[in-house]
Amino acid sequence: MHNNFLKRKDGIILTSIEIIDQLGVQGLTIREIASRQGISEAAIYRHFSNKTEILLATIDFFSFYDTLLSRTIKSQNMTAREGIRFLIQSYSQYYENYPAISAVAFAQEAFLLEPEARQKMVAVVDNRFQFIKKLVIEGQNAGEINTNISSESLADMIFGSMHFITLRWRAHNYGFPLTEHVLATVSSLLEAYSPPQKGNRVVSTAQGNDDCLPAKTGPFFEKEEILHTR
Amino acid sequence: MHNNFLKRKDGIILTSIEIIDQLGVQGLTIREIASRQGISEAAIYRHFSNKTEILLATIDFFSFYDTLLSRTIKSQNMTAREGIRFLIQSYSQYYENYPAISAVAFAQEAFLLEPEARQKMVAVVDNRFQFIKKLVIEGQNAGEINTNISSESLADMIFGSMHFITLRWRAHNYGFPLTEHVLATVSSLLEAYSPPQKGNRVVSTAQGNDDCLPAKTGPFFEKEEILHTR
Amino acid sequence: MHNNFLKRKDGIILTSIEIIDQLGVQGLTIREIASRQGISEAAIYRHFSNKTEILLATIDFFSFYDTLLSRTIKSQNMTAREGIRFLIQSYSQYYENYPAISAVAFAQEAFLLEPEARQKMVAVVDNRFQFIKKLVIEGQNAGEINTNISSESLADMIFGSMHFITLRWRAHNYGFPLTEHVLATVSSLLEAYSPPQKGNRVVSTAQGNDDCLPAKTGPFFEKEEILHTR
Amino acid sequence: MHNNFLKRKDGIILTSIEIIDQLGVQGLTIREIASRQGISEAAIYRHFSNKTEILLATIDFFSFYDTLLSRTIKSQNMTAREGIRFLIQSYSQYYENYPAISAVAFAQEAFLLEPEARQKMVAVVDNRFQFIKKLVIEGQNAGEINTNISSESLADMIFGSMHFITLRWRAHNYGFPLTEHVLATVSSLLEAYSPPQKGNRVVSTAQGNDDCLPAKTGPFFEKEEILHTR
DNA sequence: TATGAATGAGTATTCATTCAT
DNA sequence: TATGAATGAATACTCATTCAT
Repeated sequence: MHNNFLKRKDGIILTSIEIIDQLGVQGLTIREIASRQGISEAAIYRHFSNKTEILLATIDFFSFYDTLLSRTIKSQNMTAREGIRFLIQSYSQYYENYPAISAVAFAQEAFLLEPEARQKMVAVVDNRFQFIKKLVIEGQNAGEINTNISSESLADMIFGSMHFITLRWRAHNYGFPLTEHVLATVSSLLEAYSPPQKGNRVVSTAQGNDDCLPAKTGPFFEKEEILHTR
Repeated sequence: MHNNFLKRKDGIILTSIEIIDQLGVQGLTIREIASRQGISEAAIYRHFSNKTEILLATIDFFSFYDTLLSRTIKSQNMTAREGIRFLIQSYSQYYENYPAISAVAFAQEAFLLEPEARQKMVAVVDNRFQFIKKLVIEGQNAGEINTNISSESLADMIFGSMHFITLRWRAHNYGFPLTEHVLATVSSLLEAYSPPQKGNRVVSTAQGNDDCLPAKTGPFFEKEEILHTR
Repeated sequence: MHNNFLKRKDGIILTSIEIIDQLGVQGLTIREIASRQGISEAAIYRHFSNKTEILLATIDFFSFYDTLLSRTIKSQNMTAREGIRFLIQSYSQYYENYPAISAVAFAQEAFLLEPEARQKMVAVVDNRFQFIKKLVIEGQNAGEINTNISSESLADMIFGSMHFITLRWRAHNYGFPLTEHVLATVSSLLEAYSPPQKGNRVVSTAQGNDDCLPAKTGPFFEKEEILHTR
Repeated sequence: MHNNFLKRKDGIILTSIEIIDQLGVQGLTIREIASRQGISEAAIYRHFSNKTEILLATIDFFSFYDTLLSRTIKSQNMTAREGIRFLIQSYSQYYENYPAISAVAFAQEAFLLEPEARQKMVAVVDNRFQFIKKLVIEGQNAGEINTNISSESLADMIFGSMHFITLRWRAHNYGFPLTEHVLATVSSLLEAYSPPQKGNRVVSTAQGNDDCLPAKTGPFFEKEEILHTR
């Protein structure tokens, strides 16, 4: 029973993500959630006291691995460039394995009528951006990344590329391999902004560097396990 | 009279943009438009036969200068790099001069319940993206842009950076000069991906190259005129 | 059309009074009003922006003649005792002619969840009470009323008697002549508290003193006209 | 266990009174009771089979001392006037000691949607009124009370004054000593309606006659005991 | 041309009550 | 004995749209 309760609460969140993916935030109604969960609308309120709580829980779910990812990067002693590639790959694979969740990434502006949710979503995006920027700064300090670009600009390029490729990927109905595209693009960026002395402007094929990732022990695989338990 | 009718129609679109900016697509209701225009809800239907038409007209307004921009680039015989910078600067200035309109750029996912509008918005974004990609290809053919990066990837970087910086600019309440940031970032990108042999043109001060723009004849001044006629 | 609108708005208030009378404040729902008015629930919102507004308008209607009554008493140069009897008779006849409206007088405690309405209702009751108290004081100053009773106590007796008799009248389904009972009781009170020198303790039959009322020109008859136009 | 069960049942009633006092009958919901009792909503149904039963039990609680009071008056061989004063003082002190319970006295009209409860409440009020009326008649027969006033009118004055002063006391947030006010007013009434020949007993200082009350054996002390067992 | 009045379907949320555990 | 989960009907209110005037 207690287990069932957890499942129902989780189920509501997963259903909400599915709806946001298919119908947008506008389509996320209590009626739609209830109908997809096969319960009454009133039953939803046993698990969440209002719709905003569902929205907030959905954003929490969306950003659940963020702390884990940053902790992993630190604990694995990755270089800045490894860290950035790891982050970017993790997000892309997350989306590719669970395409619906990527819809949440673009809901920010749709939350304008739900200030709490909007603020939370803005914070999540900003947090991710700041983390990449921090890695860029570390990379510049460590001599891995060229210093004639502002950390903010490079972070904008990296995050912006990933964000926009994901947007196109969604618009094209997941019609190309997201992780491959994103990783190739970001790898190229990192290569382009590697310091001059180190044989610059040679843009390696992005796939080649995959071995810099902490393969099977990475948080992504943990997440996978959790995601498939539904 | 006839003139007033046209002005009212324009007014409805401008008001819609204002609402999308302030309340999101969810907040765009006939009542809200009517109330801000100081007319009855029924009166809206004199000018648009339904809400979807308003959305489509809003997207049309949002992308009104796209053809003009591409025509200008061609007619002014700009190089690919000049064209890209011109485009990027034009959009950024457009947003900076009329911040509310930038909200439309992020409405794509909010249009999921309005398939026609969504499709149109996707087409607008894809069209802009393809145009940049085309310029990149031309630049690569002309030897202005390095060929060891796929045109798509570079277009993703350019467009993605602009898009994401604009998102951050909105989230931070227009708290930094958008055009400056975007132009600096894109200029850096173009520099980083300039061919090795020619690679000494330093564009780190983004403003410096402004003279490559077709000054007063640019689309922005036209837009300005239109924007002030309301 | 404009006339119709007024009628509908009035109709909603009169219907609300009818519902409060029959089902209590708890039974006053938008659905019930709409159903009795033969229109949709949404149509109600063309005339009142929310339920609280309906409640406030109902209280306004309930207390509409209060100012008129006090003005009449002044302009007709009534003595305090005449004024009190006039007031008491006016209210009683108002209720007797339009029994449903008397329900509003007892709604005060039912408005606890509608603080605005409650406050307004408390103010109306207090205002009526204070007016009677003022008349008592004037009567005491003019030597018409005994001074060995506090004005507040006598006002409590007068208002409380009327209020309670009306409550009993309602509970007994209007099974006795309200005005007659109230007027007899209040007349007796005034007699009992008339100064000693003036032949005290003779409780006249209440009806006998009716001629002290400004017969047909009184506000009650004006009200009657209005009430019957629906 | 069994004791706890009884306490819980009492607790539900006391909580219901508290809610009726604070939120009105409209605010009395199973959820609110359960939440204030710190138990589940379903648990309420262990003690009462539906909400109406709770209302009926609350009215029972409200009128619990009525029989006791009438029995006391008889067994103590009080005169009619003593009896009336005793009654009035008992009710006032009951309310003053336990202000929340006074809310129930005004719930009559709020029970319109609960015919059973309404009927019961009307009966309680009528019963109290009839008892006072009976005492008035006895007083008139015994020559303690003037006979030129109808017993009903005097009962209306007495009960109405108490009722209305209590209403004002509630509206003014218990801002004056209820018993004092009520007793002064009723004493004055009894004095005013004392027979002419005997009419010199001055009762203007209401407190002075307190010794006519059956001090410690009065129902209030019993009530107090019960009230403190929760 | 513009609008007041209307509506049916839908919005989030609350209600008293039931029932398996 | 107590509760978590559920529900159907109701709550106030909003939506885009229509239509007679």
